[in-house]
Amino acid sequence: MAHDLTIGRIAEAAGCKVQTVRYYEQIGLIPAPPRSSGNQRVYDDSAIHRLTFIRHARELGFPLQAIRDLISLSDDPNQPCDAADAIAKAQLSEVDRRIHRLHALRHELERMIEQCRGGRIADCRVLEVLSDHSLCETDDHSTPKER
Amino acid sequence: MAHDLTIGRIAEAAGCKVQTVRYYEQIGLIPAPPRSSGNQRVYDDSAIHRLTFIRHARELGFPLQAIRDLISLSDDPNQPCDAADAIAKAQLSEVDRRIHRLHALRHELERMIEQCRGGRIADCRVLEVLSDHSLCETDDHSTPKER
DNA sequence: TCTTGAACCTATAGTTACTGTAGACATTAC
DNA sequence: GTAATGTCTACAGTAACTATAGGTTCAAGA
Repeated sequence: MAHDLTIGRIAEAAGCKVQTVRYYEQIGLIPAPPRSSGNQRVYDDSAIHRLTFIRHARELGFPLQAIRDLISLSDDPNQPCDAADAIAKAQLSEVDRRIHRLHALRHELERMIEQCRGGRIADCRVLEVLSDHSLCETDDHSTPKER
Repeated sequence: MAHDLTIGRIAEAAGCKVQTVRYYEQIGLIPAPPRSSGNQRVYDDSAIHRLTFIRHARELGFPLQAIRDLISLSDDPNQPCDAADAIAKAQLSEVDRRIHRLHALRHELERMIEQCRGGRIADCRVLEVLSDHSLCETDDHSTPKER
């Protein structure tokens, strides 16, 4: 009987939109909660926990399918955790690639901003830099699939 | 004169799918090229250049709208480059936020993978870590809108 | 107590940035 | 010359939301 958690409350707690919560319910990522007499969803704290888990994983780039897998693993905690481990490892190398590329971009963005100061487009390197292939060669070419 | 660049060639050169190129043409991000006698698109090197530009910007997280803006700026190089500068700056802070978060995640993923070795889900911290709010507090709470 | 405004409900359509499929025509390689 | 591969259009599908319409419920103030 904590406090009555409405969908708005848990959405706010997890930092997402109300519709997103309903969407997650619809696709079976969170269980359908009981309803009040007036047909409104009533949650408990575990819902916040799960929703926060999902939002964190999402913000960090896990696709919903990976999250779904992790959740189903956590619902059955007697398995060996090779599967969770594999998901985490795959995610780690993806994260490394992103960090690498983002650092390269950061560098270029700073350079651009410096050089732009007061100039004209013609003198500005923003656009060149983005056409520059050197950004690629530092990194994978094997995985054109990104995000 | 150059070589006849088919859509397949430029897609390959830029590291994207053929359909993606047609899609960019359809939404007006790249100009419609001339056609061969058999109605197939024939490109020149500038198309590779523009397409590469777009792909780089996309891979680095620029939304198509920002790219569209940058392109239209570059087509008119006598303007002051405040606008390109503003786009770059906005992107920079976004990039910083992402890098920050990804580093936090990287750390946690490594910890998870360590702790997982040979264990069971019940002893594994992958799932806890992803529910952990401490990842948030290091970073923005003001911009729930992400990617 | 009544009322009004915010929050909730369902259902459906729209968004971004692609990706895939079908069925037909073109090109290239043997 | 024919078979494989590439390209064409048009349209449907995907992920992960986000917005809208039209209605109901709830909480707070007059």
